[in-house]
Amino acid sequence: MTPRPRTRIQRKNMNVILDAGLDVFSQHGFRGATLDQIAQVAGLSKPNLLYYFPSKEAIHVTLLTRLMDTWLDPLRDLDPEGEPVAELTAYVRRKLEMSRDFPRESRLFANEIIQGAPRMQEVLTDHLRPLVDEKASVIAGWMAEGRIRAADPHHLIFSIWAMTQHYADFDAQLCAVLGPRYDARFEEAEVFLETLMRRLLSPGGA
Amino acid sequence: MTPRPRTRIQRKNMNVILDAGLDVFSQHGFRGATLDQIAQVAGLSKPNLLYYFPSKEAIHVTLLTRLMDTWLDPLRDLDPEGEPVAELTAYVRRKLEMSRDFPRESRLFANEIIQGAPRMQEVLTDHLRPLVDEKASVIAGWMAEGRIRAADPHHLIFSIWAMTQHYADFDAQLCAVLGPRYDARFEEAEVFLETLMRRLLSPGGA
DNA sequence: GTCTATATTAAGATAGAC
DNA sequence: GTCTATCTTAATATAGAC
Repeated sequence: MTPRPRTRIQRKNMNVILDAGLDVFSQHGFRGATLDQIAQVAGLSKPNLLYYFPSKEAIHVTLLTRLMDTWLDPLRDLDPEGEPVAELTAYVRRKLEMSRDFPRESRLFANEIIQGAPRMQEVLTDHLRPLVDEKASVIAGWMAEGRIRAADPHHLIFSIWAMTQHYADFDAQLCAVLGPRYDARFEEAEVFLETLMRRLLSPGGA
Repeated sequence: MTPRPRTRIQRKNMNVILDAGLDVFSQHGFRGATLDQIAQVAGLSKPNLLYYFPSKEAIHVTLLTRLMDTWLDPLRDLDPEGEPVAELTAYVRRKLEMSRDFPRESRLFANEIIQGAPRMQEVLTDHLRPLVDEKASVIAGWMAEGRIRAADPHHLIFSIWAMTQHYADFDAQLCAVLGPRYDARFEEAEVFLETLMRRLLSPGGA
C-alpha cells in the first residue's frame, strides 16, 4: 500500500506528506480530512501527494501503522524485574510525556478509536491485546506477592491510558477550564498522578 | 438557528432527526458526517431534514447545546454539605453510568473537543469553567478540613472525566483488549474506580 | 410537510504535458 | 517528479410540484 522510498528526496517528501496528514487527520478524523488540506499543509499539489501514496486511505493507514510501533513502547518497557511502584509510576510519567510531546499522534489514535477503529481492529486484537494481557499478568503477580495493593490490572492500565491521554486529547477543554494555569498543566498533572498512583498501589497506602 | 417545534409531528420528526444526527456525528465528527447518512438513519429524505433544520451545522449545534444541559448534572449535584468521599464516589458512579447509558453523547462531545471544540469555546469558558472552579473550591475546602486527603482538585476532576468517559469513548479498544470479559466491563470498572477513589481520598488511605 | 429534481460546490483520483 | 487540467462522484443546499 505504501511505496518504499528509494531516494533522499522521496523519503523527505513522504515525511512531509505524513506530517501534514498527521496534522489534518488528527484534527478532523479520517472522513473529515481532505487531500486538499493535506496538500496545502504539505506545500505540495494534490496529484503530487497521490504520486507518493496511492490514496487518502494509504496515508492514514501508514500513519496509524507507524504510530502503533512506538505508541506501545512505554508499556513494553514495564519491567517484571523492576520495583513495582517505580515501574508503574515511570509508565505513567512516560505516557504523560507522550501526551505532552506528541499530542497529534494521541489525537490521531483517539479519533480512530472513537470512530470505531475500522482500520485498526486487527492490530488491536493481534498486538495490543496480547501485550496488555502479558503486562496485566506481571502486575497481577506483583499484587499476589503483596508488593503492591490489589486492584484489577486491566482496569488499572485503562485508567492510566485514560488519565494521561486526556491531557492531549481534551486539550481544548483543559485550556478553557484552566485559564492562566493552562501552561503548568503537565507539571501539575505529573505531581497529581504520581500521588494517585502511590496511594492506589503502595502497600502502606502512603 | 433551530426552529421551535409547534405541532406534535414537528416535535417527533425533529427528535428523529436529532437522534439520527447523534448516531452519525458521534461516529464521524462534524466534517465526516453527511446529511445523506443522517437522512437514511432518520428514514427521511434529505430535503425534509433541511425543512426542519436550516443546515447541517444547525443539527450539530442543537445536539451539542442540548447535551451540555444534562452532561454536567452529575457535577452540579456534588453537594458541599454531603460526606466528601461519598459525594465524590457518587459522582464517579454517575459519570460511569452516563458512559454506559449514553455512549453516543459522550463520543459526540469527545469528537468535538478532540477536534479543537470550534463550536463550543464559549460554553466551555462561560459555563463549564465557573462550575469546575466552584466545585474545585468545595473539594479544596474538604481537603483543608482534613476530611479527605489533599490532591489538586482540578486534576482530580479531570481524572474522573478521563477515566469514566474512557469507557464510552474508547469502547472499540476495550472490546478488542478485554475479549470475553467485555460484557462485564462496567461492573468491573465500578469496583475498580470505587477502590481507586477510596485509596486516593479516604483520610486513612483505606 | 414531503417529495423529485437539480443547482452548486467540493472531494478523491487520473491523464498527460513538461 | 511535478504540475495543470479534468473526470467522476458525492456533498450541501434549493426550487418547485403535490
